[in-house]
Amino acid sequence: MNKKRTTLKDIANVLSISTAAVSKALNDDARISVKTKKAVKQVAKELNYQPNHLASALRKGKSKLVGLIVPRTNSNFFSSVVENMEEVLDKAGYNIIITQSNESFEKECDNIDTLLYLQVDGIIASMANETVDLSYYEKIKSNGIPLILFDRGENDLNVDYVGINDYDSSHMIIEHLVAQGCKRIAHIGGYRRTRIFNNRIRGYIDAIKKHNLPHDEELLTESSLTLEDGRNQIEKLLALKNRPDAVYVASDYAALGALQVLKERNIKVPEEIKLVGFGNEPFTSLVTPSITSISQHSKQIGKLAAETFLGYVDKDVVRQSLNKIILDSELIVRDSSK
Amino acid sequence: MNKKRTTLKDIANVLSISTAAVSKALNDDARISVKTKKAVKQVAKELNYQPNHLASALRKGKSKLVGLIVPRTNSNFFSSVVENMEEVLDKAGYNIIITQSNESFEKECDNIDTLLYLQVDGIIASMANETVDLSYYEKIKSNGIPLILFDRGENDLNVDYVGINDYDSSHMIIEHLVAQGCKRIAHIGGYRRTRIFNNRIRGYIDAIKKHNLPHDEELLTESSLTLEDGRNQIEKLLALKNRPDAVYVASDYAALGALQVLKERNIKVPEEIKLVGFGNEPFTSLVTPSITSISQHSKQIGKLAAETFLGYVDKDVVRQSLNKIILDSELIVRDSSK
DNA sequence: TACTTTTGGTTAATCGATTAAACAAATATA
DNA sequence: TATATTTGTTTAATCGATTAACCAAAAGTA
Repeated sequence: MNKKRTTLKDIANVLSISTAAVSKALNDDARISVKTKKAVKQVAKELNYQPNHLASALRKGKSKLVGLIVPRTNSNFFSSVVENMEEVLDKAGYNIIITQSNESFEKECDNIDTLLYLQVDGIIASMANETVDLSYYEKIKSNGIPLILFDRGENDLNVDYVGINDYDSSHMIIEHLVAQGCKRIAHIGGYRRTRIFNNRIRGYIDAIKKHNLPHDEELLTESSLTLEDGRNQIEKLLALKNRPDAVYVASDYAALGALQVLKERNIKVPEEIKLVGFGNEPFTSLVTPSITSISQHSKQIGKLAAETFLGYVDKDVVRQSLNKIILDSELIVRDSSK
Repeated sequence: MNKKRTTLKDIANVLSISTAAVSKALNDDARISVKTKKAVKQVAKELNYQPNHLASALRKGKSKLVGLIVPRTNSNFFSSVVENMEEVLDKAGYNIIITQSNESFEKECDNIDTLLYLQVDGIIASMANETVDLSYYEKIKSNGIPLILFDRGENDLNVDYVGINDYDSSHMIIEHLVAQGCKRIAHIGGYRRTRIFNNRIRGYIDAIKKHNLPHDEELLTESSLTLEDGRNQIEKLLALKNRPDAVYVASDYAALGALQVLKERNIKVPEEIKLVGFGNEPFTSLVTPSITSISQHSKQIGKLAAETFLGYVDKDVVRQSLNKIILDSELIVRDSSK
């Protein structure tokens, strides 16, 4: 077993030239003759040469790595974001290091430290539910490393962001429900401290008011939006004297939990209560009844976040000012609301 | 904005000592006085020193990175595997680079190249469905880098492996279905070229024979086991003159597809046909009826794969011979089969 | 006192690739 | 012919941390 990797030196020795010449030949430097280039590439192939990334990264001061922080990889949204991000970054010669925060603030800080330690050239992140203190993110910026947030971002932090228009999404949902004849619409929302959930709540309230529908405090709840939260919150709504005739849930998982309870209680969806989720997770189309939801354009988000990053490091691209990209979302109407 | 990172030299300058002393102090070398260590650590903190990982990795010949290749991150199985792998590797000072093959052989090869290029200290992989040619994996071994396969592994490759006992899992499923009174059990399987699917098929056939049940060729099908495949294969089975009274599907996604068709056709599950999946994806408990499935002990698998890797690099651990770890699986009985 | 050992460092080489600067040879220009 | 320019390559420094080898001063020992 040949444990030692071939280096520039090995190639140089074979051809009796300097390592500098070899390096330049492999990088197609104009000052190296065609003949030498050919010979070098030939030998490189024969010896199965693989450049040592650590060495070149150290020398060039660029690791060609991009760090990614997501709450969890196991949602379709994030895995799709990653896939499309990869596609863009691959072409530019970057590799992605994926880390999961598991919705934990502490883990997120660890991840940031790890990524900085690995000398990544940039960080793209979607914040954990728990995250409120942003000083750790400041650390990234003070290191002079580009930071791009997506989906779960914080606008107050003076940083680039890619996401959908949550406020408008709420409006679309309410419009749709009103069109279906709903008069009393509840909202199972996330915590307001997270910007996207706050926007969804604001959108909900404004749209409700616009249509002169009742905006009772009891119709609006906040939680972490897990499946279990969905179950608990719908129970509360069902316990009301005056039940809602539609529920807009700010996450598909919580919407699923709500649906389970409704089915267990033999409350007909959509006949008695209409239900709308958020995120367009694959299972929304798989359960019975299928759940109406909002598509977040994960592909676009991944692509745009990656391109925004490249805007910082690509010399061909003129550095733009701060980027806040807000995409329009799309309402996917399914059985649960018609 | 202070773009330059603090280096050992900066600390050394402040204290008027050599960089070597600083390095040793930070690494708690015995030859450095307590006083100096304290001073160094103090200054390091003040200057917000972050070691340059590239430099130390280059020098030490170890990147402290472990490469991971999975078909896709968006299944609960894989994200859980990753989470537990991380936990073990974190403690040993390793970081994980996650790559997705998207079930493509070509992408998988790219991923291997990328990881080798990044000088990872080891690779842990679950192979893509497509992968048949294993020469690329040989490349890893010829580079002297530890390779550990999990779940989708190939036993012929002389390499460590962590997975569940697929053969026995099939037996458990058939035992269960027989106990429920099934007489004619079909199997929607994966392609035999993939070892785990071959084992599931073998287990199915042997268990069927053991119970003297009919083993018709028409009751056994092979496919990629996507949701769509599940739909197609169940259609075939329903078209038979002599329909099965139970179907064992080798993947939860395909099982879900089968369930959809059965519901569309108003065939009652489990009354008319009992259904069993494989993998225990979260949605199996969410759909109606909930789907009986096999739990693959993702936590254990992640943990053991990581530990197997550490067995190669950890000097404290005596290097074991080739490791093939086969875990027992667990049958989770739900509504679809009782 | 004279020699040995220990303590607490320093010096300099090294990991492998890149690159600014230098340089010899070939070619072009006046 | 003498000088300038171009071509193709070499030399040597560099990125930042680590470490083998060395060394001076302090402490211990006979």
